[in-house]
Amino acid sequence: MSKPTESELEILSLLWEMKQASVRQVHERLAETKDTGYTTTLKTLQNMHAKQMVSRNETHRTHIYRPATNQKDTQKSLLRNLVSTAFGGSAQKLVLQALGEENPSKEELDEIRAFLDQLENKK
Amino acid sequence: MSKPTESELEILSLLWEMKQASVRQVHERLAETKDTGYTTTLKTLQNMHAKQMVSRNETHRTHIYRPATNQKDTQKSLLRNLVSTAFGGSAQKLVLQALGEENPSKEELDEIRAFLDQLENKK
DNA sequence: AATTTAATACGATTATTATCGTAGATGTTT
DNA sequence: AAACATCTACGATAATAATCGTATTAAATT
Repeated sequence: MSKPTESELEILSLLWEMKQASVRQVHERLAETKDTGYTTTLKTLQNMHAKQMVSRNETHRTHIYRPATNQKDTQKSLLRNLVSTAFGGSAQKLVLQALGEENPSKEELDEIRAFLDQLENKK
Repeated sequence: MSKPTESELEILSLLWEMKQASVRQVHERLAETKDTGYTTTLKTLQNMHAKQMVSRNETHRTHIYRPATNQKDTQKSLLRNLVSTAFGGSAQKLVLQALGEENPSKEELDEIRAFLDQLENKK
């Protein structure tokens, strides 16, 4: 499972959210935030397909793409990479930094606390 | 402040840790984990200098490099980028995912709890 | 059925990143 | 002082990523 490039990740994220979509649908979402041509989106999806990063249904003329890589696994490997390259290997530092940034609501804080308790009980 | 490339980030991380170092010193550390030539490390540091990502002392023949970008700020922007591209904009999800990965010690858990409390009190 | 619209395929080009070799200068050792 | 080692500078190349134009085919519209 190869690491997605920046552009690929943008598209992959959309697909995770949309579950499945045509090139046109992906492109329309992408174009909301990025100035880019249709064929560029198409080509990127084709590349992703070649890398088996997405699957597609070709029974109709308009191909329908789906993510082939699990979101969690991809997130995990990206996080691992970031931790090792930017946080000196300390996931703890990343967590604290992210929390400091996020300005979480009371509910979110409680959710994290619950998760911490759960982690502790596992031991 | 431009986003460091993968290679640049590896070197930048070393510099954050070493505070300051010659090309040779950086290279030796880098070569522990990566098979790469000396001049490649040199060139990358020169590029980083051109981008003002590092500063250097040129008074002696052997230049001494220092990080010019703050570690926190760089981490912040990398995190922000990862959150938006891979976590659908939810820092909360990133935090939970990172926690799940990390298998933190009791001490680390407590540290996070303390930080959560502190965040809450700020409100 | 002719025209227009909308899709894929695919090559070409450009931009960016990574890697390295070589030249020349400056120290160091013998 | 000659030989050797160790720097930096810098251009060249290779590898990777991003973007787009054009051709062709299929569907929809008139």
